[in-house]
Amino acid sequence: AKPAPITTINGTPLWSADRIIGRRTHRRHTQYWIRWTGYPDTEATWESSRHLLRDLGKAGLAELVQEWRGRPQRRVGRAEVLREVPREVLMVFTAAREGFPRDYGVGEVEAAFVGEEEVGEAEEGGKAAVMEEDLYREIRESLSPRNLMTEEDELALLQGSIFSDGHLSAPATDGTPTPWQNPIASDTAPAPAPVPSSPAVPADLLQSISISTSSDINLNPTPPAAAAAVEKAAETPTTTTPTKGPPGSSSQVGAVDKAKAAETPPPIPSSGSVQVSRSFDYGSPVDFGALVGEQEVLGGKVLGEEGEEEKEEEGGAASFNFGTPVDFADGDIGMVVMQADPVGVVVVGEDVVDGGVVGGEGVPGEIGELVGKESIPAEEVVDLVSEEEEERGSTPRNPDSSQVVDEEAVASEIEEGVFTTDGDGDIQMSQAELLTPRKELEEYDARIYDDDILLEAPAAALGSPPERELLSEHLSPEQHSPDIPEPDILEPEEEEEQEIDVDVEPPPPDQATTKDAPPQQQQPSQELMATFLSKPGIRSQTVLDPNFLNSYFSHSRLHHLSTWKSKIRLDLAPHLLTLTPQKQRARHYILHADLDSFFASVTLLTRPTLRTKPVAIAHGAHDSTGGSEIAACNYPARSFGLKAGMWLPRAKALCPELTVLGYEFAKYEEASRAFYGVVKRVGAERIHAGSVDEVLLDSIAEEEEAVMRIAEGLRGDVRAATGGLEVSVGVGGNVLLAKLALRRAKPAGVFFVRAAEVAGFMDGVEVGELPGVGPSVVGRVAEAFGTGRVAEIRGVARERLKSVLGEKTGTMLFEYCRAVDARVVGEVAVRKSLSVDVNWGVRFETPSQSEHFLHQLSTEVSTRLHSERLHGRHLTLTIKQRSPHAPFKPAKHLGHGECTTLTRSTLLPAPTASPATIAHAAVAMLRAMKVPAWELRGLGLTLTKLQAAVSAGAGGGGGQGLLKFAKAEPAPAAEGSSSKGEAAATKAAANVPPWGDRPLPKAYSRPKPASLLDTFLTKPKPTKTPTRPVPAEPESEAATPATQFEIPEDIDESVIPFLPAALQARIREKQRLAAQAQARAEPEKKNVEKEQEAEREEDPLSQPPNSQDDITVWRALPADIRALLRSEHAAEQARLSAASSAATSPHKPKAKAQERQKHHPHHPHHPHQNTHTLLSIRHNPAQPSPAQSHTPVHLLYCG
DNA sequence: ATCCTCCCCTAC
DNA sequence: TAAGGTAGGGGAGGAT
Repeated sequence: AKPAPITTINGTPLWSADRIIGRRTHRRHTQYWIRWTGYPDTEATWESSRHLLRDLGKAGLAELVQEWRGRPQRRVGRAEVLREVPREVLMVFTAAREGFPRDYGVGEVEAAFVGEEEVGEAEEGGKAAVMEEDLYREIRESLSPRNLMTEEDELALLQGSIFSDGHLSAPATDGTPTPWQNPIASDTAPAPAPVPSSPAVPADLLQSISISTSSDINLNPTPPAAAAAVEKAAETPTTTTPTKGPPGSSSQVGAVDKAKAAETPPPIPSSGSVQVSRSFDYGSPVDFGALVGEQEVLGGKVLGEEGEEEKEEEGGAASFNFGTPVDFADGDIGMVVMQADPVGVVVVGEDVVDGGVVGGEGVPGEIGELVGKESIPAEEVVDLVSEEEEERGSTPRNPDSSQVVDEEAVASEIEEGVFTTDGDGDIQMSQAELLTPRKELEEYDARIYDDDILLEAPAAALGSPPERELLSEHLSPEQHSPDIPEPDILEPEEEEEQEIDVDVEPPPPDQATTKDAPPQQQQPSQELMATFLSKPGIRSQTVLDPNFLNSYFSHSRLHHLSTWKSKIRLDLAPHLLTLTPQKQRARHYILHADLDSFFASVTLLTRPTLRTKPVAIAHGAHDSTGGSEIAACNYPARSFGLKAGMWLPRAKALCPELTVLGYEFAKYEEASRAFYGVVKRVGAERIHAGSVDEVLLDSIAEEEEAVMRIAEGLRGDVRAATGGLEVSVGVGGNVLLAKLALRRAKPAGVFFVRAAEVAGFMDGVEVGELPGVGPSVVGRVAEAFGTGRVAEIRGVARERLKSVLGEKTGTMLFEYCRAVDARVVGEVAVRKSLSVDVNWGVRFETPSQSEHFLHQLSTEVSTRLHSERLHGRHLTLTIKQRSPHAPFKPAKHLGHGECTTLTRSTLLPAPTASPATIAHAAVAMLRAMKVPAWELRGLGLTLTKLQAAVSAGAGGGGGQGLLKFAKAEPAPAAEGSSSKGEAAATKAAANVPPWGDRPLPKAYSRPKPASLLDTFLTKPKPTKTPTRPVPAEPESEAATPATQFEIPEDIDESVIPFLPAALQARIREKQRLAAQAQARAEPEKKNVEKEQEAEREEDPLSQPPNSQDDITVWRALPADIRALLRSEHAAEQARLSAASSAATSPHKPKAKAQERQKHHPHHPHHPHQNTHTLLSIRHNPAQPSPAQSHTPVHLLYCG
C-alpha cells in the first residue's frame, strides 16, 4: 500500500513522512496514518509507531505527533472521520469480526443477524457465523485507504440518503460511482472467486455466511448456502422507512422492518434512523440501529436535528443510530459504530475505541473490532485485516504462518512488559482482558514446572494436543460451566493422575458427598479432589481442617500486614490528636520513611553474622525443595536479583548460597512499635501510617537543612530504638515526590528532591514507579503511547490520558507526571468495609463442606465486627473458581492457581454482626452461583455499609422495639451528591472553622463525599425523647457511615437499663474508655506552643469544628471520636481550599474540569464531577491551597 | 442522572 | 510442605 519512494539512496527507497492524519491502536500497537510527502491523502498508509520511531527518531516522531495533535482541523474533521471508515463497510466488517464461532456468555452477545432478536440477551451457544472469505476479502480491500469515499458520498452518507437504493454509489450527487460498493446490499456486488489455497480465515473457523435477510440464520457452513444468502441479500432492498420503531415487540424488530422495507420503495430515509432499541438488524445497513453506551454519548450530543428528534420521539435516551456522528465533549467528532451489550462505542477517527464487555474492560481496538475481554477473536482473524499484511502484498496468512508472527508479537509484548511473572512460575497477564487465545496458550504451556507433569501440564502429558483443540477451548471458557462435563482433554490427565499418583483406593464418598452430589453430577474433577484430599497430610492443610483459619492466619504474612496496618492506625489516632494543626507554610516538606527490607532486617538483628550474606525470609526455610514465596530479602540477596515475591526455588537458582529464614511475626510487631515510637517524637504536624514499616510525615520544618537534619535524626533514632534497623527517608515537596525519593534513598539513606531539581528528577522516573500505577496501568500506557517514561508521557494531552486510562487515573497520571500531587498527609479513620478472605488451601469435595467453611468465615467476620463494635448491612461473597483449563494442581502448593473470581452481594434485612445471619446469606449466594464445590479455590466475605453497633441487641432485626436510640435524620447520602450531600457541603464551606482561617490539609486519601463529619454536622441535637427505633431502612443506614466507634450522643440513657446486659456493659465500657481517652488527651495539650494553646480554646477538643453545632453534643463525644471528626473536618477544609485554589490554579484537577466547563459550556459535565467541590468553590473562593505552595508543582507545571 | 452491582486494580 | 490478606479507589453498565 505504500506509494513508490520519492527517492532512493544507495538502492534504499526513501519516503518522506509529511504529516500524521490519523492514529489507531492495532494489535496493541500504536499506528499512525502517515501522509507521505508528494502523495495525496489517499496514498496514506498506517505505520507502526515503532517503525516511525526507528526511522524518524524520537524527536522526529514527536514533532509529527505534536503537529497532528495541534492541528485544529483534525478536531472537526468530520469528513476525515467518515472517510476513514465507510459506514456500511464497517458494519459488515464488524459482523465478520463478531461472527467468529464461539460461545457467548450470558449478556455477552455481540452480534445479531437479520431476524435474530434480543441482541443483548442471547445466551450460551449464541448464533455465530462468519462471512465467506471472499466477501471478507472484499471488505478488507474496501477498507484500504486507497478506496475512500468521495466527499459527496460522505455528505450523502451523513444525510442518510446513501443507502436508498441498496448500494452506496447510487445517490452520489455527481453520479460518480464510488470506488467501492456495499458488499451486502449492493445489487452489483461482485462475487470474487474464493482462494482456497490461501484462506483468509482458517477453514475450520470459517463456517458460514451470516448475512441474510431471511429470519433463518444460516449456520450451516456450506458455501452454496452462503452464496445464496449473499444473493438473497443483494436482491432484497435493505432500506427501511424511517419508522419510529417496531410495532411489535422488540424481538420482532428485524423482521418487521425488513418486511416494511420490502414493500416500501426506497425513499431517502430522512435520517437513516430506525430506532432499534436493544436490537440489531444485521444485514441491513439502515436498520442497523445501535445503542450507544450512555456515558460515552451523553458526553456529547448527536449531530443533526433528525437524529435528535428521533431520539426524543422514541424516548430512548440511549438510542442512537449506527453511523450517527457524535460530537464529543472534548471536541472530537466520532461516529457510532457498534454497540451491543458488551461493546462500547467506536469513535471513528479518534483512537478511543473504548467500551467494554460485561465484567471486562474495554481495550482500544481497531475500527470495527470488538473491544474488550474475550471479544477479540483468534488472532488469525485479526491478522486478516492487518495493515501490515497489506504492506506485504495482501497474502493472507494461514494459521501456521500467523503463529510465527504471533510468537514475535508475544515476545515483544513480554519485552514491553505486558506479561509479568510472579515469581512462582505463573505467568500473569498484567491485563487479563488483553489475553488472546494465543497468549493463553503460551501461558498454559508455561505451566510445566515440576516433576508432577501429569498433573501440572496435561498438554505435555498428552503429547501436545493439537493447538486447535486448545485454542477452541480457550476461546470458549464459558463452555465449561459447572454443569458441563470437563473438557475431554482433561480426562486422560485425570486417569493418569489416579494411576500414577494414587496408590490407595479413593476414599468412599462421605455422607455429604452422597447427599450433596447426585450421581450424574459426579465428575472427574470431583473424584480427583477426593483422591487428592486422601493423600496423607494433605487434608489437614486445607480448609477442611477445623483449625484452619487460626493456623492459616497466624502464618500468613499478608494477613499480618493487614492486621498491623489497621491496628497501627487505630493506635495512632490518640496521638494524632496531640499534633498541632498545620499552619500555613510557604513550603512543605514531606518525609516518607520506610524500614529497609523490614522482615529480613529484623531477623538479622539477632544474627549479625548473616548480615553480609544473602538472606531471604520465607516459609519452608528448612526444606530446600520448598516452593514458597520470598517475603523479604536483604540487600546482599538483592544483588543476586532476588526480590520480594519471588518464588523460592527460583531464588535459590539465582543465589545458591541463599540463607532462608522463617517468619518472626512477633518481632516485626515489636520493631514496628519502636519505629512508631520514634516517629511520634520527630515533631511532624501530620502523620500517615502507611504500614508496619512505613510512614508519611508532613511539616517537620521549612528549611531544607532542617529537614535533612530531621531525616538523619530520624534514622539515627530508629537505629537506636530498634537495635540497629535502618530506615530510609525520601523527602520532597509533596507526597508523590517523597515517595519517589524514597526509592532513591534506599538502602539506608536519605534522598531529598529539592524544588529546583524536580523537573530533572521527574524526567528520570518511570510511570510504573508512580503511586497508583501498577502493571495494568503501565501496560495500558505502554500500549497507547509506546513508552513508560514520565518525561515522554508528559507530552500526552490530559484528555488523551483520560480516554485511555479513565477519568481519575488519567488525571492522576497527568498530574503525577508533572509532579503535581494534591494529597496531603492525614489520617483516615472511618472503616468502610471489613472482610475475611481465604484463597489458599481451599479444597472441597462436597458442597456441604464449602458451606460449613462459609460458616467459619462468617464467624470470623462476626468476631472482627464485634471487636470494632460494628454491624454491617451489605454482604459480598467472593469466590475463586478454577479456570476450566487450569491444571488441577497449581504451581503453588494448595494455591488457587488460575481462577476466575466472582462476586455476589446482598443487602441484608438489617445491619448485623450475627454469624448465623451472615452465613445464611453467604450460603444462599454460594448456592446460587452454582459453582461445584470441588472447583472452588477461594472464598471471601466482605461486609460493607457498616455502622456502629448500637443496635447490637437487635440481633439481626429482632427486638428492635426495645431499642430507643435517638436516630439521626438522614445525613447526606453516603455516596454521590444528593441534595442533602450538597447541603452539607455548602454548610461546611460556609462555616468558618472555630479555630480560624488556617487552611487545613485534606486527608491523605482522596476525600469522600460522606464522612463522619457530615454525619455529625447534620445530626440534630440529641433528644431525650425516643423518636423511632433503629430502623433497617437504607436511608438511615446510609446516614450513619461506618465507624469503629459508638456514637454516644445517640444513646438515650433512659433506655440503657432495658438493653441486654451485654450491650449495657459494652456501652458503659465505651463511655468509661471515652472518658479516659479524654483525660489522657488533656495533659498532652500542654506540650504545644503558646499560640496554639490559644487556639486550643476553640480546638475540637473543646468545641465542635463547626460553630453551629451543639457544643454539648461535641463535648459528649469521646476524645477519639473528636479526633476523628477533627481529622475529617481538616480533610474537608483542605478539600475545599484545594478546590477553591483550583479555580485560579490550573494545575488542579478540579480546576481543569472547570475550565472544560467554561470552554465547552454546551457539553454536559462528566458524570463523575464532584458536586461538593463545585459548591465549595462558590462558598470558599479565597481559601489558599496548601498544595499550591508546593514549589515543584509550579516548577513543573509551568515548565 | 444516579445508584447499585460486579468487577478490576493497587498498596502494604 | 505452605499459609496468594485486606481496604479502598475506580470503572462499566444495568436498573430505576
